Amino acid sequence: MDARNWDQAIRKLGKKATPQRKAILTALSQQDKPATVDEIFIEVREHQKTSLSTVYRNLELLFSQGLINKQGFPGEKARYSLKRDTHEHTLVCIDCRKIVAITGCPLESYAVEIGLRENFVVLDHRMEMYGYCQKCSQIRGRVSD
Amino acid sequence: MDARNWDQAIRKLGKKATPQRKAILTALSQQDKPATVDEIFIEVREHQKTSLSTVYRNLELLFSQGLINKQGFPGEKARYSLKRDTHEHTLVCIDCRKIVAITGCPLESYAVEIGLRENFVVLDHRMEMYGYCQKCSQIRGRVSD
DNA sequence: TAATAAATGCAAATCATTCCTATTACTAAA
DNA sequence: TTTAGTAATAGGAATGATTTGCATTTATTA
Ligand SMILES: [Mn+2]
Ligand SMILES: [Mn+2]
Ligand SMILES: [Zn+2]
Ligand SMILES: [Zn+2]
Repeated sequence: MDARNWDQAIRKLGKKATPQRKAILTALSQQDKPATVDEIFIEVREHQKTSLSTVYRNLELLFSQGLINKQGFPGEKARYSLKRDTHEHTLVCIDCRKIVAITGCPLESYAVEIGLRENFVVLDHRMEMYGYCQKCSQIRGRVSD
Repeated sequence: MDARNWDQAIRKLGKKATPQRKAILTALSQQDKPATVDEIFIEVREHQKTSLSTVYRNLELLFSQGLINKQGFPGEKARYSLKRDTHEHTLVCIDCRKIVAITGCPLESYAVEIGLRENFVVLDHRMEMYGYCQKCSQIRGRVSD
């Protein structure tokens, strides 16, 4: 999705293409990793007058419309990122919170299969894996316990 | 882990085996799916005087000590479950919210594979599929575009 | 340009979770 | 068994992210 097309993308949802919305999408497109609401707010505010609640409202809107991802651990701030062409799964380090995107979906054929078996029209799915990144697993070593 | 052994399990952590802690583990062992803190609180309170903060503190303790799982997407309440050998995936109807448990995990070998490929120690994962249950897909028919 | 519904900004409200502190009760030692 | 010492609890207040209500502004469409 190209920056010049945010206007169109928003209208396609049947929503108004406000400068705030376009700025939010632009800010997201500049992030190289999922960002918190206040990080996004700070970036947007540099280019466009806005309020924190507007950022919250629109991130939630864009998420519910499927344009962006929302992820994070319970009790932690949510993180948002632009949805790239393919849907994305992640590996998350439970120590340092590093996130690694998994390329390729291991569930495509399974989604069809389980849909047939359980009489469900499966439209989407969500999957994340948790563990330790290389660095954190080295730091911990076999120390703990 | 057997219910009668909670006492020992807690002591093994170097912690005091209080009735509250034992009751929390018992409550978790009775849940068939990950439960929120207040669900656990309500159950525990039926058998043992306790406070919400005690439940919070101990769930966090048990989680950090590796006896239980903690999961949940941001914005949702955290959910805790006893660590068991198997875990569970679900199909969720986005219309009526019906939930169907999927038996069997389609990601077991993939978890190992991706861990090796990405240098991650993969410990756990979460996966849910979304769509329409049979009833709701019939009601909607092919209406939605 | 005018009509109108949608969106914004700001403040106040919510809600899960954490923190504080006086009191209680496990535990290990005597 | 009693006791001292310390960890844990109860309950209430505090916190911090997210949400909501409402008056005002703005994008859209004709
Ligand atoms: Mn910038
Ligand atoms: Mn019960
Ligand atoms: Zn890490
Ligand atoms: Zn349904």
